[in-house]
Amino acid sequence: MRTDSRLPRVLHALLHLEQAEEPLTSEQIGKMLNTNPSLVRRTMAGLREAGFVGSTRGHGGGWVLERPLNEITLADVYAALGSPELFSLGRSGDAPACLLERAANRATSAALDAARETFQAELERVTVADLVRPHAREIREHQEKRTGKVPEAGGQ
Amino acid sequence: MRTDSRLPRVLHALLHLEQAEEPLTSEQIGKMLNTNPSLVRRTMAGLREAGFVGSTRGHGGGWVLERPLNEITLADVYAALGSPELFSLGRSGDAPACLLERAANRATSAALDAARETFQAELERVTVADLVRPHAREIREHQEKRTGKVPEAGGQ
DNA sequence: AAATATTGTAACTTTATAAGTAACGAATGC
DNA sequence: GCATTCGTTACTTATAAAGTTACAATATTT
Repeated sequence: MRTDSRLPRVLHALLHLEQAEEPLTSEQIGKMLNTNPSLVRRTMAGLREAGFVGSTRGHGGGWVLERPLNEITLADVYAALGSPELFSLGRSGDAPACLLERAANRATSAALDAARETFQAELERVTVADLVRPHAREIREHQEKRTGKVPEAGGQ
Repeated sequence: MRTDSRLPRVLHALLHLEQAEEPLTSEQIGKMLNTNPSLVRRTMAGLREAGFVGSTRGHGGGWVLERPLNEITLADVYAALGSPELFSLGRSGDAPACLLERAANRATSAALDAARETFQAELERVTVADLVRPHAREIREHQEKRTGKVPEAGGQ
């Protein structure tokens, strides 16, 4: 299939929404993402259900941010998209009878699971707001290291 | 596309090859992997080029191991397959003009790169022989921790 | 030498899934 | 009423691995 580019795309869209004064239509967002309005509506639907954005119909309608970007982690966005399959690699079968096949699957899964955890942890460490404030992440992590806790969202 | 199952499949095949007294034909391996001989030949070709297995034609021919499994890491096998694409996720474009899109891509790539490193490290830590000797890996790692170095392959 | 077994390789079809596209009803604002 | 915009469904396209078919090349057996 085509490479799944939904995550970077909606991140891109969120960053534009933050800068917008008025609702952006699917048409406008589609131009920013080099795609068409229908796909934008489909892809943004999950973010709406998660409460990160809102949409209104009719004249003057479109998409708006419902929550500040520093309250939304990349992990939140990924989850809102339905946590799409990360890997193009997989095991050979679900519950094979052959012990050797099971051993091969186990090893493959172990490596993939470890990679998935790293991916997830990386997504959790970063808010969408961090993407356009390159120094903000380091500052926040330094804070966490000192206090030993994750600061409340919204504080900056 | 279909999920890429080449890695677990060739691992499975290698484990069977180790147990075999005589060359295994693509036909036989195909039955073990629930696939057909032609696909086996195609998939094993990389392992042959890497010198991990050998193949001979004609009556009595087939596939044999050329190196002991404790000298072959999962990373070696993955590389011999041509290091197939790990992720079904990707960025939205290669070098977009929009700064926000670049930021979105950068963040996506960072998480993927971190995950890929974890995956690669995990593959490097494990030899194919480890798959069927569940305790061997822990023993070897303990050894590495004590001596601070990776033991020569072949020593067990 | 002929028959048989087996790999090597090329060409083609199938499958799965996101992207892309088109269409239209529903809701909203002018 | 009319134009705008989303919500949703249905359909087509693109991509890459799996799966399949076919056959030349090579090796063994008789």
